[in-house]
Amino acid sequence: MKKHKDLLQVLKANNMRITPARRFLLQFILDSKKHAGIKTGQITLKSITRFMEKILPGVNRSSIYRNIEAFKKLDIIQEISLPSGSFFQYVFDCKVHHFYICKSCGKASVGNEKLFNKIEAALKDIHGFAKANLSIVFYGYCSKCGH
Amino acid sequence: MKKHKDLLQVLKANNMRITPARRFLLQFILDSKKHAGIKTGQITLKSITRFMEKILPGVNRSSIYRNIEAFKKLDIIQEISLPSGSFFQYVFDCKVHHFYICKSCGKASVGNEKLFNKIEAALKDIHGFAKANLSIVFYGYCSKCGH
DNA sequence: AGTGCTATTGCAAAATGTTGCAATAAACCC
DNA sequence: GGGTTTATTGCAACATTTTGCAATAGCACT
Ligand SMILES: [Mn+2]
Ligand SMILES: [Mn+2]
Ligand SMILES: [Zn+2]
Ligand SMILES: [Zn+2]
Repeated sequence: MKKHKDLLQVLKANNMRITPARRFLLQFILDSKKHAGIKTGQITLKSITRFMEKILPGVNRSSIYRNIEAFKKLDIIQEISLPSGSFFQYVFDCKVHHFYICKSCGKASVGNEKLFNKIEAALKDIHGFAKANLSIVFYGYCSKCGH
Repeated sequence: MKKHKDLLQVLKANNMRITPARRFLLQFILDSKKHAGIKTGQITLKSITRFMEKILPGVNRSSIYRNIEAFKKLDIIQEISLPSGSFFQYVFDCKVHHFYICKSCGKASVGNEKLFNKIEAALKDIHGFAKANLSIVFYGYCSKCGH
């Protein structure tokens, strides 16, 4: 798990300036597990905006959006998109993510870890996909709704 | 592959009225493979809007959005969401979808069918996920960008 | 065909995202 | 600290999406 300082270095290494908005956004991302009301590792745009407007009153919405995009490009966070909306994850968590979304009832559940590891290995073999930070989203029908 | 008539029955069975906007939207979904400029089975919001405004001049945008949502709920179409945007698929196509999204370069590619079938089988065993209309999105690093 | 019920639409306002540009301020050198 | 460079911000205009509500129209029943 990287520290705040390390991430600031990532910015510098990419010719990006360290502004208050970016400091706080990094802090929020790193602390996201501690915040109440946020599912482990899942950062929503709403939660970011709430935090930023509180800690930096008057911050412009476009700056928030642009910094989120910038952090995505730097691979500090990744965006996971689901039909119900999207959220962000801190990439250096190195936590694998593996969702099942039922197309009928919409229920999202976390997958079986053993199966995930198998798929991960097969993916690397066949497609050359690197193992780190792989995320998978399955869309199907759960046993309750299944055809 | 269902026909237009069958889908109208789906609407009726769900206490929904058959309006011109819905007729045409259904038609567009069923015909989407024939339309030029649309990748097989991938219907975008833009393509829907273009079609609807042409065939039903003056149709309100909110009606288009609401009917798309309604058809999703009826499971006539499904929305596939990627960080770069989302698109819709006609569910009764029963075509499986299987994407690789590189988190670094953003490239999306279609997966190996054999591997997909294996995963599909395993998913059914372990999670009770039904085989029909399964879609998978993998987020990782391609061999070019991989760590 | 006419009537009643209510799902659907259009409309207007609000909310949410995006973009070009000029003012600002972070970073670096002296 | 003062001066220079230019990445970043705020702002305003625009585009897209969502929402409440009143008018409309699909449909069932006579
Ligand atoms: Mn949506
Ligand atoms: Mn976006
Ligand atoms: Zn379900
Ligand atoms: Zn790549």
